[in-house]
Amino acid sequence: MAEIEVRFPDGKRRRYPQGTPLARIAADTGRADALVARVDGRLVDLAAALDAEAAVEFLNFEDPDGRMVYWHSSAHLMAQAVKQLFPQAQLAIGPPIEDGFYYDIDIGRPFGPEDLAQIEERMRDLARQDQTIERVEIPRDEAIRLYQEMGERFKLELLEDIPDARVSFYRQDGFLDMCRGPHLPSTGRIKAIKLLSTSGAYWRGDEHQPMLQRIYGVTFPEPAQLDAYLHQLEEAKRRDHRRLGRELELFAFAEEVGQGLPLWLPRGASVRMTLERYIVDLETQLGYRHVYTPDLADVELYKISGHWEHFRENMYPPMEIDHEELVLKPMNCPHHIMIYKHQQHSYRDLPIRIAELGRMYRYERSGTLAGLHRVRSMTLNDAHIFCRPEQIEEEFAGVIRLIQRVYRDLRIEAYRYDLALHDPASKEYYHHDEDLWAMAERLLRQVLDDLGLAYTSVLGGANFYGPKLDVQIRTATGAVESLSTVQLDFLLPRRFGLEYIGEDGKAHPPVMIHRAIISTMERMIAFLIENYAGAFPVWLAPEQARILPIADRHNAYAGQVSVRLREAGLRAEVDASNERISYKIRNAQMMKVPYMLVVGDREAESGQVAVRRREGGDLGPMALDAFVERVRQEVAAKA
RNA sequence: GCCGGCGUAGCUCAGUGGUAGAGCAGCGCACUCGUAAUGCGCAGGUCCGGGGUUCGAAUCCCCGCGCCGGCUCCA
Repeated sequence: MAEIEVRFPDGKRRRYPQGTPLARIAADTGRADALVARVDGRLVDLAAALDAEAAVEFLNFEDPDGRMVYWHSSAHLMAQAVKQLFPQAQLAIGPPIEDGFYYDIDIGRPFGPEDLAQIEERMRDLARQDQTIERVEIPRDEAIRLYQEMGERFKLELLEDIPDARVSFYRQDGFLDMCRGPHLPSTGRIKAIKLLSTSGAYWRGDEHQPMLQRIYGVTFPEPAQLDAYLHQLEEAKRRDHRRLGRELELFAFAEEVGQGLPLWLPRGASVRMTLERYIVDLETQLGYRHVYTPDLADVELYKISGHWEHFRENMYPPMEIDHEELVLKPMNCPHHIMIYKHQQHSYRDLPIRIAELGRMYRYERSGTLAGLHRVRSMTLNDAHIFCRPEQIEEEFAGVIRLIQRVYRDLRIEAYRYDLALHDPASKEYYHHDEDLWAMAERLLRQVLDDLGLAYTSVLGGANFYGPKLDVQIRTATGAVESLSTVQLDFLLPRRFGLEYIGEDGKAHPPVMIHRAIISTMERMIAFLIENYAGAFPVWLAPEQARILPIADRHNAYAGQVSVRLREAGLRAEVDASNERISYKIRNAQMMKVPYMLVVGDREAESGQVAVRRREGGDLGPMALDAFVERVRQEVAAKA
């Protein structure tokens, strides 16, 4: 029999008879941990035979692709368990996701917690049986017949979209599921199983389609990994800004005020104000000019802009009074446009950068509201740059540099750039000037490439008026949200008939760049709370120092210290409660105050403070001026 | 908005048909204390709201509101 050469990632080569199963090669090379193989870059079942020479790599659970296969097979295992327990169940799709897997299933009623426990138990049984998972390929029409017999309507719909003459299935015991694969060699590989939650999920994500039941789960090769994962989930909950927001007295919601309408408590308002001053100062340095505009506008304004057509479902309905139809402002751009339009502009004036901490109201569906991350009343760090076409690249690049500067200052490290492009197939949403789209999108790519920015392209993510670059972050609960955004717009200036007088003495439409750096104050602060786990750096901390008198007789001196600190521009408070020093320290630590200043007889006599740092503990006594200087330097460095 | 879960004191939670409880927080008193919880006492509740079943409802049923996890959508 012919021999073939197999190349491994470490550069080694071995020869095997043609047709040797990959599983044997894995065993032969001491890779008992292999879950799946990558053959010439393609993922393949271990059961598959190797027919030609190839580069072969074995993937275990540590490999992201290996893990996906593991969770994909886990989804099948869950479906198998569900099918055994509920034979009438109709299966839809069951993919692996970033942290586990889910399967969308219709059993004609919702799953309850007891169902989950039962399914989980059955999964363990099936895994213990260590059933072989095998791939079967059958002709498409046979697959259709099979699913017709089984009454699997969702699988039949999926089949409609598969043009191939043969489709692959995977079988374990009596359970058969249409699937591209690859999969684990057997169910026994799945050791630690946890079903996490159920929820409704529309078939194909479309709310006009039937609602299926989605079960989320996660599995691991080692029970300890599952424990670690569950522990990590608990830790994430501790960081959740909704929890910290309450504990640290930053913000609150009240039923009487309304859903999604946050109340900023003094401490949260302090953080917000610091951040607002910071960004406004920075923008002023960069040539932005700040404005104020009203929260209400005639709906006509949004009819001109096109928002009424495209964004109406997110707007509060008009209030009619005195022959005007007023809506709550969902966007600041039309107002800024009107400010531009108020005067005539020469090409020499451009770019004009109009900025505002603009309060907006958007109707978000009740089910989507989430703490400060998604609210109905929000303040956007908004600005609109009006420029000449040849200034786009420079202005766009300037905005990106500003984003990078701000993220460095705020110590934001985990984020991703998404370049959101229009989808030419979706005609009804986007404006129809394809040349303009092509130009705008080419320009953006150019700027990003020049800056050497790594980004992901998202087809269909653009606004109706133009493409955009979004900065995506992850919340403590794992949701992905947009923070900063930069958007290119050729459309609105035309709709509003904006112009500038060019060198040629003729009128030309300017180009608009919409941008938000800090995002909304709500979302950014939600993110920062989670980013810092509530422990704000000194420059942002609502309370920078807490003065802790040892005994009642030191309260007067503590008061003097606090006055001097405040005069020096620090945010400081005195804990004059009738408590012991350890207790006061404990409270200050729990409120995550960066500096604690202990004052007793020694300090009062010498005019000093005993400094304790939130991280690092006791720093010893220090002259008050020295402490002020220390904090000032930290604030300046945003350390 | 849709599906599921949850809603008891400011917070965390116990209480599954017989008249509501703990810890922490709050207030008072004593101790006057040196780097993550001093002790004692007091007060605090339309048990989310409304309706129903029952001799009797925090507990069972119905409707509504809010929150949480998803679906969908955006900063």
